[in-house]
Amino acid sequence: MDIKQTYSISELAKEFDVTTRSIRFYEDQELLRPTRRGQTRIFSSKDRVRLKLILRGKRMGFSLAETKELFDLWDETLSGNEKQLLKMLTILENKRAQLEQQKNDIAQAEMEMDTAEARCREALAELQKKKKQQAPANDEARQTAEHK
Amino acid sequence: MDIKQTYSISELAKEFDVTTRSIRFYEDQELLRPTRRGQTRIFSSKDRVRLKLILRGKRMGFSLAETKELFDLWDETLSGNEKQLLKMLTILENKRAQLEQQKNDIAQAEMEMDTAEARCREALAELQKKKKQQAPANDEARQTAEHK
DNA sequence: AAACTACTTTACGTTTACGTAAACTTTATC
DNA sequence: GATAAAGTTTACGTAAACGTAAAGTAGTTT
Repeated sequence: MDIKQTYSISELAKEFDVTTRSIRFYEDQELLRPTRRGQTRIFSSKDRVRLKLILRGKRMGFSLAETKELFDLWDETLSGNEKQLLKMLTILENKRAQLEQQKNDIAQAEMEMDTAEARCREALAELQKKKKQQAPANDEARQTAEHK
Repeated sequence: MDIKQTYSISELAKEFDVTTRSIRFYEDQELLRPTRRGQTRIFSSKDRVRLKLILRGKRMGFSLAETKELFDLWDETLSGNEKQLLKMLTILENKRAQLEQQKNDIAQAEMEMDTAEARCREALAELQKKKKQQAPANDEARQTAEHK
């Protein structure tokens, strides 16, 4: 077997760089459902996947409530009737639209960063030019000073 | 002139589908800097651009504080010395890395949605098959009913 | 002039996503 | 068997991003 079957709370915390507090909070909000040995939580690899999804959701701007909704819906869907399945399909459509929006946003942001960077470099070039005019003999000294 | 030079708070609120409360809050947090005629706020087209950026930032999971930081930094940069310019360049690098991460996240999400959708469709096909076995003569009626 | 509409400030309330502290139990280690 | 290390519950605190109510002003329509 390549992957472990169970995980402790601190293992997961370390792997995904979150606090144990966060993980317990996610359980409290019913996004994770670890079993117990005594009091101690035992996380399955399914929980591990879910944690990964939670964090990705966060990076994509999803709230925990939204993520939970998706989890619940998917659970229902698996054991689901036709209505559930169709509902899931329309929800998937909506999410796809959201992703498209995000891709557009990112593309826009990238373009603006391109022009921002260009302006920065122009301004830097301007400064360099002025410096050279002021002290044209001091070229080497300046360049090494910049690299410290 | 194609674009208006100034905007009222409700104009912007309507255009971008946010509440006036939000806009005032953004001003309070110093992300927008409308001028005044008496008490009434007058927003410039620069403010309008900023509002657009704020909202895009939100969709991309940025906090208002992060966005404000970028605004401030950019303002400093424009009138900036060399140090500011270099700082901005490294920050741009970081943001690019963030965007890469987001693109990866989106690509992953899209793949998972593909498999999720496929499973849904399989499950649906299964259900259809069972239905046919139960009532094989009722085919036409079912298909039209589905399209309502 | 009265009423309506859009705008304003002040200020308290709410939700989300945890942080942090306190006090306790269980498990591993020397 | 003491002690540290990791885990637990309970509970109060907090920052962010507004919502919402109250009460007032400024212009404009009837």
